[in-house]
Amino acid sequence: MVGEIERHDTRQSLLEAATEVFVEKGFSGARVEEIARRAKANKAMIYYHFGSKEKLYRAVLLHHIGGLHEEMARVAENEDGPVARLMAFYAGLARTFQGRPALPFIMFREILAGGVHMDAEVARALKGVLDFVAATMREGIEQGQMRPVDPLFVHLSIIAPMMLFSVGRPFRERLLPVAMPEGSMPTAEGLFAHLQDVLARTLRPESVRS
Amino acid sequence: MVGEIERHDTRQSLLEAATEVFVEKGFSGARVEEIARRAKANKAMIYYHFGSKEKLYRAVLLHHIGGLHEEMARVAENEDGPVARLMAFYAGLARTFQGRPALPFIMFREILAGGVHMDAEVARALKGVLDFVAATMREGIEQGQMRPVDPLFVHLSIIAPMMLFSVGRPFRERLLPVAMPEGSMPTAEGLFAHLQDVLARTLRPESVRS
Amino acid sequence: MVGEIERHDTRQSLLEAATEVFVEKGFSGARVEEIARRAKANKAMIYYHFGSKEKLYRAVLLHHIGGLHEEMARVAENEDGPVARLMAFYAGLARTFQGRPALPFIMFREILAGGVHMDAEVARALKGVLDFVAATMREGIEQGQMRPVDPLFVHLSIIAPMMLFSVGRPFRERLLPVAMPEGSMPTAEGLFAHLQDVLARTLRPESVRS
Amino acid sequence: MVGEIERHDTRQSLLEAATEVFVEKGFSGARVEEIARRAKANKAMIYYHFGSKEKLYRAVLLHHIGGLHEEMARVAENEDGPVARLMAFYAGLARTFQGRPALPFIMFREILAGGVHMDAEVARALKGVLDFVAATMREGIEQGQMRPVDPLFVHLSIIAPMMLFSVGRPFRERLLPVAMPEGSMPTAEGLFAHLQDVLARTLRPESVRS
DNA sequence: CATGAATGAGTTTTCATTCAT
DNA sequence: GATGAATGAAAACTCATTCAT
Repeated sequence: MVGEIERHDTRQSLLEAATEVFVEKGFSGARVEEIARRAKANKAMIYYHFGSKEKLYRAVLLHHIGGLHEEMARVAENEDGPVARLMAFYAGLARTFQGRPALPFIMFREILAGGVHMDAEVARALKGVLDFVAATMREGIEQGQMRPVDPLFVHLSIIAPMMLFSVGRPFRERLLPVAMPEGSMPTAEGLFAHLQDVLARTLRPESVRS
Repeated sequence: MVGEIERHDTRQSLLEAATEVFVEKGFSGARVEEIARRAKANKAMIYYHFGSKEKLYRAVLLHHIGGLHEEMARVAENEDGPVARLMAFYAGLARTFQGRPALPFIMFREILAGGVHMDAEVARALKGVLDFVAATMREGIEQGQMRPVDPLFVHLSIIAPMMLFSVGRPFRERLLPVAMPEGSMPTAEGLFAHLQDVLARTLRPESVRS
Repeated sequence: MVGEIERHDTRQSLLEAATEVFVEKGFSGARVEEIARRAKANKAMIYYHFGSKEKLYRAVLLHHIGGLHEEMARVAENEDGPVARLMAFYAGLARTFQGRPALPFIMFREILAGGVHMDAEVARALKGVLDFVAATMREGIEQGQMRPVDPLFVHLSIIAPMMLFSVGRPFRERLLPVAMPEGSMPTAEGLFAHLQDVLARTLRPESVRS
Repeated sequence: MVGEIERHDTRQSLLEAATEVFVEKGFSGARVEEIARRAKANKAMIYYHFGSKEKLYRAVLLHHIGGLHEEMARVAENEDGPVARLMAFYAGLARTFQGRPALPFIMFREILAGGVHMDAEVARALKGVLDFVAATMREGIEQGQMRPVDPLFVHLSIIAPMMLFSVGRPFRERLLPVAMPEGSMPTAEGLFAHLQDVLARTLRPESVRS
């Protein structure tokens, strides 16, 4: 999805600029003219290459969410056992968020908009993520390696903090400078370690203790 | 903050209509004309009472976030011990999110926008929330009733899933009908119970086990 | 016209504030709301007392231009001879401009607008001024004390510089500080002395020399 | 400044239409929509080419006042002696006012507004005019060909009547038809001849008489 | 493919005026 | 008389989209 051989052509620049602007301003806040300007392209090129502002937005969506779950599942597939697989899956997701910071913004904005811009392909990709978690947990629970907890809740417990942390950087930098002056700025890695710990504690079967 | 004796009818209706529309469409997606229509008021009244679309938005922000942490802290204050106090605090927050579903939308939108619309007053209210958590945890840790974990991470682990769940309803309803047709639609209460459990496991001092 | 016993009532304050604002901004640039604010009165009072923005403007016009030429003519009437009478007339005008700086602004604005706001009464007042000059000059010419020159031109030669100088103060103060830093800021008195001199030279019959 | 080879049709038409409308109605009385209509252009073109109503107004100012004093000075430069040069200068100005009747309107309006719309460039152009007069008079006085009088006063004595006469046409036509029915409608040429005479009398050194 | 200009339907904002009390 | 709120029509300005070259 991202790793294509990027000839730095107009279409590509537009996609990148559009990602930036949509991330910063959202769909209705974004201005076609600004996207063109940032891409150093002519406004009309957007219509030539994508047809409309909306289609450009969908292209950005697809570009970022498109192959997501295949990528994640591939990362996890050769781990041993459901617990390790789940951990690896989320580790992959964490890495993806690090490497592509636009992703959580785009997903949040889409969620807030109620998913109105998502076409079948993107929806399928997202559902794939949840399905993977659900399937892996079913397996883990059956094998007695996980407590039976709702996979959606588990997923939310991991993914929501990660995304919010990632997306909240500008917000924190603007509003918390006074809040935490001792310097120990929290990091995404720190958060993920914490979440891994929480996940382990959440899934650990009680029986183990007795 | 919300429940005041409402006498200024128009102003109040505008604030309510604005909340609705900003929640549904975001700042730039919202139409001043629609807000007026829903409030059954004249468009110009928005300018008479608030000055501009932007100032109206800020008024909405203040209206919803303004007294938030005092409200929460009050709820928690007569609980016994830091752990119970923290639980009560988040329970209060959960209840607030239930009773005022606009709140998480508004907060998310603001976070995504990098907090550009927040004035000092609103920022202070938000910081108050974090400060309460940090102070309570410091106490709990000192008294040996909590493991030493980063309060921001703890806070994120609770609040992010709650908010995302709440905000994600339209999204889920649009995209997951196929995903979970077996009926067991997850509820906010279910999620909060799960998070409480997770929080307990997260904070429980290790020493207990030995 | 101005010298009524001024009970500082609302109507009066409105008239004064209106004069100020119309002078500064012109008719269409003036805001009813600003006039009310400066008069420390309620906007609706303008409609109660004057009926409309336009009628308020006309009231201002009448208030300032209304009795003008009677005032001037009275000043001049007991001078001896047409030349002295003309001089006295313009001296009176100069004094009026000094004492009521709004007047030249209002007249200029009205001239620029083509006189669209002038009703019969105001028009008559203005015509009275010209008539006085013409009559006086006719007399002076007949008596051989003045050269035969067009009274409109004479009038323009005196009144235009005076008015422009008066009206131009804000303009000069904004744009000429660099132009004349040597301090010798020109004064209205200086200008009038100059114009008197010019007028004398203009009217002086040639025959005198031979 | 005006006579360039006009290729940018729309921009140019807008400038011309704007001149007309601003002259007739003033800045706040002018309607963007009317300007567009007269220019047979789309309203949005004003914003495309100029950015705002105010910037359009400034463009009009610059367009008309911009190169003014260079133009005048050029006209005067090959006259012989300061007196002739000054006369030629004002004759040029008189011709300019005839040929571009919008100019005195625009200048008056700007003066009344206190010069708030003038940017450095336009201000410099205006100052250039005064500087030329002052320099020429300094020379004339030194050479004993002129009486020592304040150049600002001299300038006002010429320019104010000319401008007021020019600007006052609609006013006169509306209000003086009763005043001077004998037909001898005064002309700009007549006025200028009168002013030239006045100027000569004003500047003529006294010594000549003895 | 690329560009600068153009378009039309909005969208926000303003403002004189009126109303209820 | 006086006030704060309300109104409707218009004004300035915006923006996605299209066009001619």
